[in-house]
Amino acid sequence: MTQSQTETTSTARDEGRAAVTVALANDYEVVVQGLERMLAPYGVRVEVAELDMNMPVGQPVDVTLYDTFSQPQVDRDAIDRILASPWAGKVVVYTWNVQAALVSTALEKGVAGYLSKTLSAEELVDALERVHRGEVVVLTGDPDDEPGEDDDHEPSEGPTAGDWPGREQGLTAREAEVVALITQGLSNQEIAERSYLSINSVKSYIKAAYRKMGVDSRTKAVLWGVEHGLTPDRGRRIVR
Amino acid sequence: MTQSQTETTSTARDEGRAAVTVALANDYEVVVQGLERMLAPYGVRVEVAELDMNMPVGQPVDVTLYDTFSQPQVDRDAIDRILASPWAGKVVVYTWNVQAALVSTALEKGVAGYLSKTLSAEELVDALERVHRGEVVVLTGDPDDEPGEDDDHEPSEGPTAGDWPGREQGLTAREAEVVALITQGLSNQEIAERSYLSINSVKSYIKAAYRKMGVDSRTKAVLWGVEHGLTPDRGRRIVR
DNA sequence: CGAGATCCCACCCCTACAGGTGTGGCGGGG
DNA sequence: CCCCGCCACACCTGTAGGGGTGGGATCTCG
Repeated sequence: MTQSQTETTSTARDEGRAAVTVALANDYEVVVQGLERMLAPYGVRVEVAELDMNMPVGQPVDVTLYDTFSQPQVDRDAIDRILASPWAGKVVVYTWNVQAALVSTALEKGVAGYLSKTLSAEELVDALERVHRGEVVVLTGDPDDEPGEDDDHEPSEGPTAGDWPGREQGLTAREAEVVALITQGLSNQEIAERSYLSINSVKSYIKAAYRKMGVDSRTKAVLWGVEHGLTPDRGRRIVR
Repeated sequence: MTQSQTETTSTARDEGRAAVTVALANDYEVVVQGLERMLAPYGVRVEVAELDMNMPVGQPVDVTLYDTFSQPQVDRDAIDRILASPWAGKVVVYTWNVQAALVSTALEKGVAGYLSKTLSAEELVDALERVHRGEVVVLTGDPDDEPGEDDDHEPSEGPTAGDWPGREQGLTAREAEVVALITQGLSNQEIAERSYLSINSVKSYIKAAYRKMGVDSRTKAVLWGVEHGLTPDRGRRIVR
């Protein structure tokens, strides 16, 4: 009943407006597939056109959603390449790393949206639509975000969790990200820099992850990562 | 001309005697294939029946040749399992590790041949035939081996080198073995114990290998190993 | 023949990096 | 309240790795 009401409401609100076409970008198939599943219930508003793993956008889309799981943050040039693509449309960053410095770097580079992974799926869809309409949207999950704007924060519908490799094996998102970066060959210090964590935090995550993985050395962790999909994928899946 | 003379000689000597059937055992396909190629010119004397990677012998053979590249030595129980197989026939060890302690352990366990990898292909074939005839053969490459026996040490024919993963990339056999053990997740100390080298030798090999591989950390070395076939294989190839 | 290269093997000194043990704070949810 | 996830810290030990050295055996070439 509530479900059908939601559909009706959405349809009424978006009457005569085409769905936003979105490309999903991240190096791990599990991640982009998790995003796809998250957005699926909102198909009339947001249409996933393709999933890009380690590949540039392959067709013109309205928005490219860049998930930063185990990826360079916006202070590195990966985002520049997406921004430079004539097909990527508006570029939106979807991330745990909501530090102000990263936000401002992103905006300076021309990123049109900087969204925290704490958003619900509906909030994410709202934001994508707003970006498509020409707004610059920053939602870091901070209650002070967008002061004086849109206070109807009723409980949102839809899951808040995407997916990530290692999840089935019990790793939290952050643990998995750290393990993925290990599996990419990075040292602890490099991981700290890449993920905007302190070296101590990295070590803590490693410790916790190793316990769950049942390994006691980095070498074994890399092998575990290779076997459990923690190595980056490469490819493109055209949905539309 | 010399070639045809050799053939004629071999045929005359082995008249009326079937070829020795041999299973080749090692965890790396490249290694057992290298052995297969090494023995191929001697097909009328030694017939390779199957290649076993991480698998028990699958059919009755006269001799099983166990190559110790990146494998447990005879002081571990891997050899016990081969010896216990009703199909393995006589078990021969082919190795760089010719320490007296290992030789005596092997013989105590019932190994019928302990052969150094410095032997030529022809010497290897000779040894396999002798084992098949019921002899216990130890050839460590020491000039004092088998005193007073068979002094016609004319230059042997056939290559002395088998094959190993990483060879194409410029790694020596020992370097490759150490890298393979790293890629199996072993620590330096564990590698030293497994390969009967000092910890210092292990480090030296690692240093030299890393230079050739273009890596500077164990993590990257493992990834290199995974990409270049240094992870153990699994399977059986029936030739006969 | 001697020199040089290569491989196997070993060693030393030192620094860098990884990892174990333990601690604590904050926010959210049950 | 407890639990979990995210985040951070301190202290300490263990492991890894860089630079350098040298010996023995074998092979190739001048």
